[in-house]
Parts: sequence; C-alpha cells; structure tokens
Amino acid sequence: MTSSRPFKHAVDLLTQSGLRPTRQRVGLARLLFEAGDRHVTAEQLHAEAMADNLKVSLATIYNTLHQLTAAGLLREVVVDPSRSYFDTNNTLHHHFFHEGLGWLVDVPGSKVVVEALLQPPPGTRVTRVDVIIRLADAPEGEPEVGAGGNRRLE
Amino acid sequence: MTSSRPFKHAVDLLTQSGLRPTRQRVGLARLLFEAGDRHVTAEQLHAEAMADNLKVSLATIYNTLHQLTAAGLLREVVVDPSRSYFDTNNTLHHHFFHEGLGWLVDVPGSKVVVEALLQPPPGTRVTRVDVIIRLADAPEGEPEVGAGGNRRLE
DNA sequence: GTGATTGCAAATCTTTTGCACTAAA
DNA sequence: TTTAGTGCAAAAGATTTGCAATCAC
Repeated sequence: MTSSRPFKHAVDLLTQSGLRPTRQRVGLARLLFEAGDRHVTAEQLHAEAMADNLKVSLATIYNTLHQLTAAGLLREVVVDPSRSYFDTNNTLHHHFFHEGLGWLVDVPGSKVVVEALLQPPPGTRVTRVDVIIRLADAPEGEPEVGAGGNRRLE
Repeated sequence: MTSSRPFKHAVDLLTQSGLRPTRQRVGLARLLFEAGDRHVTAEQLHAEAMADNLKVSLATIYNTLHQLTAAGLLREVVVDPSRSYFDTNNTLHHHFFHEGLGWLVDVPGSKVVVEALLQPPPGTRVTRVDVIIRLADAPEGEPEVGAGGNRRLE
C-alpha cells in the first residue's frame, strides 16, 4: 500500500499543524494515519476509537476531523448525500464508490486522465476536480474484460 | 404562465412515468421542466412552489423529487454533504460546482473526456462516472487564458 | 494559572415516516 | 368506491453548538 505521506509520529503531525497533541487527538491521528490510506466516517472512527479503548466523544471526533481537514492532512470526499467520508490520502487521486455497500477505493491520479474542453466560468478558478466512478455489483456471469485494459468513460 | 401546452406536457410526463398527475405533482413538474435545465434543492423547490401559489408540503416535495428521480426524469447530484441537488438535465454531462456560492452549472458530456486506465474492482460494474469541477472565486486580476482553450485537468 | 480542548446535552438541519385525510380514477 | 397521494407532526440521522469541567503548556 502506497502511503500518501511519510510516516510521522502522531504527535509531530499534530504539533506541526498547530494542534495541541491531546490524548484524544493523538489517539485519533494514530488510528487515521498509522494504517495506510483509509476512508472513514465520523461514526466509524468513533466506533474504532471505542474499540481501541480511546474514550472520545463524537463531538470531538467531528472537531478533530475538521481540524485535520483544515490542516490539509485529511480530505473530505463527497459521494453520499447522507454522510461524509474523510480520506487520509492527500495525494492527487480519484475514487471508486460502491453505492450499495458504501465503500470507497482510491484511484491514483495517474490512472485517470480528465480533459476538459472548456474554461471555468468568468471570475472563477478551478480548485479541484473530483472524478467519482460509481459502482454496483456486476451481474452473475460478468463478462471479464482483459485485465489492465484502458477504458474510455464519459 | 397559463399556457396549456406545458400543462399537458407535465401531465404526460407524469402519466408516462406511471405517476398519477395530481395537482401537486403537475405543479412541481411544470416548475422543474418548463424552464430548461435546472438544479434545485428540496427547500428551493418548496419556496418556488409557495411563491407560485402552489400549496405543497415539504414531504411531498421530497416524495416527488425521488419519484421523478426513480422515473429517470431527474438526477440527484452529490456535491455538497449537507444537501441534495436534483438536476433536470438527464443527458450525459458533468458539473461545475461553486463551493462558496452553492451553484451548479452543467458541463456537456462532449466537453469532458475521462480516460480511466484501469478496470473496476472484480465483481463490480461501473454505473456512472461523475466529474465535478469545483470552483472558487478567481483572485482580483485573474490571468485570463485564451477563450475556448483546452484544459488538461487531473 | 490561563487558554485551549473536551464532553455532554441540547439544538439544528435535512430528510424520512406514520397515519388520518383527500383526491384521482 | 378503491387506492394512490398528501399533509402534518413526530422521528430519525448527521452534524453543530453552548458552556462548564478538564487538560496541556
């Protein structure tokens, strides 16, 4: 798994972002950044913290997720209208999203080429381009295409 | 505003989708489909209906938006974690989304080429590819690029 | 200490639901 | 009639907020 960031002690990550390394934040930073690239919802992270014996309130989970996002350590991924996902991969990339199962998988930026044949509206600038490849389960005998083949999508 | 053709059109749209053309649904269909391509939130449509003297409850707005979406007449656009937008354009296209102002603008499918150099995960199939070009206000003296120029985005 | 951080509970906001009432066919 | 559709108010989730208690420095 390609870590998006050279490993750093959780305390350093926080300190360098101007966040006081409290017990809660250090614990959450560990859960988030020590296991490679991940995508979590606030609820999921909370459950994980509990399971890890880290006592944190949901309010603090939200606070911390937003602070880490503001610090550039996390990125919010908008794919589901009912909840927010936070992504620990802060390199240029896109996503596969399985609507039924609710899971996200990174797609390296190098694997997707987006060519836009137009300019952004006057007075605006592009801040980011998100490509979301929505998935569903394939039918029974799914026709398998040659692995690694390119795929033109529109 | 009292043209009978659009009225008939809305009724037909509903009927052909297996939806009983009730006063509320017809009124909403007219608001949605008589003005070209639009993007509305439930709250916006509700306000519009009120302003148009169409008495509809918010619950019915939600019901109708979802029914029209299920019927393929609307498409839900997920760009903002706090609310859903419904798009009356059901052709292949993508979006510009201004984060600060909350507006959406269609980008014709023909203006965006997405090339994915990988296959979807085993057992899945691609249902849709969404490209969201996120915008912010351009800085004061924005450097204007030649109009119509292509733009490689990643 | 003192200022930042946390937890809790209440508050918000969007969206959904239960159910009696109303209207289309 | 018969059955779908509607409105209301309550419920459900996700997220935020106010504020006193607590912790880091």
